Amino acid sequence: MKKEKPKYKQIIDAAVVVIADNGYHQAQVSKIAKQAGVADGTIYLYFKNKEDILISVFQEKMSVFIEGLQEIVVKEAPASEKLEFMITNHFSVLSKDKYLARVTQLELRQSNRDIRLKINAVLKEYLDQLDAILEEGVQTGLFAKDMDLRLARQLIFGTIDEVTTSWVMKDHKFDLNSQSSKVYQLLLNGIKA
Amino acid sequence: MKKEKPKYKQIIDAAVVVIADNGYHQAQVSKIAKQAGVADGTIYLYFKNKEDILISVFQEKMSVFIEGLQEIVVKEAPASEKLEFMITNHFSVLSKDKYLARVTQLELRQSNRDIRLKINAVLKEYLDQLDAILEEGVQTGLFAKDMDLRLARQLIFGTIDEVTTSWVMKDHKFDLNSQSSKVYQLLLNGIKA
Amino acid sequence: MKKEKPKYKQIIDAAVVVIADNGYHQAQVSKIAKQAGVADGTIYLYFKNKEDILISVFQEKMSVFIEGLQEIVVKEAPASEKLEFMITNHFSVLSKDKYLARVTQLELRQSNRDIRLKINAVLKEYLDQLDAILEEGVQTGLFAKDMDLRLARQLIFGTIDEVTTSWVMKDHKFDLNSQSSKVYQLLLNGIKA
Amino acid sequence: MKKEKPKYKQIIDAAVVVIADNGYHQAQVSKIAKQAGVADGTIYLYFKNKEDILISVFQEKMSVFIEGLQEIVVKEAPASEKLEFMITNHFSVLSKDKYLARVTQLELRQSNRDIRLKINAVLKEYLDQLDAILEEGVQTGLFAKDMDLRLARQLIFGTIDEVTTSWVMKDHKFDLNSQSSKVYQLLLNGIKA
DNA sequence: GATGAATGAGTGTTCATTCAT
DNA sequence: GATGAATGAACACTCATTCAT
Repeated sequence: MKKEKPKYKQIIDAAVVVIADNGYHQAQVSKIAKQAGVADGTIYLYFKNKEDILISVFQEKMSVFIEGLQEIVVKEAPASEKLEFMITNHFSVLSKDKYLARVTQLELRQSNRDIRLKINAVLKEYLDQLDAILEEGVQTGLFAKDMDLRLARQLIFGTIDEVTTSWVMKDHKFDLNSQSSKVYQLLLNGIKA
Repeated sequence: MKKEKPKYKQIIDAAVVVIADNGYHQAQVSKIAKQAGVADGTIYLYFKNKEDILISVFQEKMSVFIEGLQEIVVKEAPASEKLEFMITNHFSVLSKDKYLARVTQLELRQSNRDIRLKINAVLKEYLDQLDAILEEGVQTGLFAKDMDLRLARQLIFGTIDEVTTSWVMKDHKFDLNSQSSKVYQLLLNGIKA
Repeated sequence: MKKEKPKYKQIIDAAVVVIADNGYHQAQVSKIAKQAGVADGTIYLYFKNKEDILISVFQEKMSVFIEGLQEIVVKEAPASEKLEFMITNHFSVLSKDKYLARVTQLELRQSNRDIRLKINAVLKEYLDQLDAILEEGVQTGLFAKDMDLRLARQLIFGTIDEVTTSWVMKDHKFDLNSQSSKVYQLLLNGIKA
Repeated sequence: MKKEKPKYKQIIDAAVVVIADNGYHQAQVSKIAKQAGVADGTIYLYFKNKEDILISVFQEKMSVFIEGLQEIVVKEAPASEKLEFMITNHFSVLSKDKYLARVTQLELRQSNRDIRLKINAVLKEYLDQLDAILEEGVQTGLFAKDMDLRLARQLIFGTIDEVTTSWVMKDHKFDLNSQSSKVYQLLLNGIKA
């Protein structure tokens, strides 16, 4: 399996650094190869093309969120608490890796339609977990039972995303972690029973 | 004044169509010129360079939102109602011009840092109006007085943006206008006193 | 006759200024028109094309040299003295008009082969006068009778041209007029009987 | 070292041919690549940009002159003889490579200011060698001791350049090599003690 | 005669990808 | 597996010239 070979991860990590440092449009394959300490051609032994690198970066890095969220979902806890954990987890992961935050919030969004569609497919896994929490909350009577699930999802994800993007664009001028309880309150108000 | 000449608007409109149809990265100046029915060189009588076209597209089109919002802000009405009007207005404008919706929600976000910074400057005007509504709501006791203004703004804009983007990405499979009252309720719940 | 109309000279003079200030490759027709205070299209009522402007500039301005030299040639004076006058005249004319000097010594030489061929045709008139002096000098026994006429011409013109070009390239750091007697001595030594 | 790779020289030589055949302004990078038998992009593995090609052409080709002259300067011989060798060498090199002659005497002079400044820097090396000969001649009493060094240099270089340029412009209608002794005599007369 | 808006051909350079070694 | 030299398609922008007014 290619994904377990050391050079695979080496190239993924190099891509994150190069994109964060140079921006999406200045992240040439040759720069990534150099950063990874391999030859340009070697990249193509591990990835089909440049698009494949970018999508893989997203997949690999998103898995941290998704796994974090999965742990939360299976916990024994009220849905509202799971929602709070989710927000805290999201902000916490991005706070710790500012390179990653820049790459996912700003740079990868400059990619073309094809890549974005594939990125969205990855995101869907994350959103599905969120849906699970919301459904549970409705069933346990914690969240409004006439709540529009899709809209609630968009409320929560849109807000989290906007807060994070603002934080990145303003060069981390405020502390992201300290926002989570306030964000949770706002969102919970919106959807609670 | 160049902006009042017919060819200026002709080119702006052509750019929207070309970007919507081909995507940001495939919107060559020559395609825009052809769509506008002018020679390539004519573009440069009205715009400094390609970047200038893209920023102008955003400015010209955003002005519809901003003016619509401005009218709402100065109205004699409770802040909560203004908020509702704002959401309705936002969804209504984009519903009517699906080309524009695609361009602002998806394509222009692929632009490089410089262009995005200028686009953000235009967006700021919009967000400032939103802030005015929120401040008014806090003062009149309609919105929670301990509300974090920035967070409330991110809640509202993030949600609206996410709903709209989803609508565009899902090829307008749901009716955007019919979402506004539900979105309003969710958001109001979040911030009301 | 077009050449006597005021706008003709106006455009020629504008061209000299624009070329001297901006360099040959930055001397666009529109700049010349602006400097001349006429519309772009007006240029084409007086000149066939851009090439025609440049050649006309050279012709008009060279005529000062050629007329000055003609006066010298028909004088009653020994050929050696005529040679001295010629050098003095050449340096004096260019010293007085540094714009012209830059244009003829540096800028017009960047033109393409076609233009340069036509410029050379104008130069030929000048060189023919020089030949007349040289022939006279040989016949009157002042210059070596076995002198190669073409070579002598190249010696004299090449030296004058090199001195002038150096003077322009070094931003007139030395006084050109004060060189003439020394240059005359060097050249006379080369060709005298 | 890039300069020693075969493609480097291949491209330089191709540039000389293309410029000689098509003229400076019609020497596109793609033509040079085609003539060199490489892809357009390959040019940029060996040269920073087009300007770099042109300057390198001049540098590489001038080095033949400069090395030839250097050998002459260090010889055990009277300064007057060195001067003669220099002229003979100059004419001989250009006689042998008529492409090169056209390129250095006519085409490269059409380049813009930046390129010409860099070309002049290369020429300076050549003129410095000439100065060395002249100084030696003055010290050994062969050349006039009150001679103006700069003027003497301009006399010699201006004459050689004019003779060569005429020869190129007249399509090599006379034999350049056979001019050298006559040119030497004329110049020596000018500066001898 | 005079205008100036409109035209559109032409080109240096980048960079993802390949493939012989 | 690993390399990196070579490839070549693609595109924004300029500016001499025209021509309807």
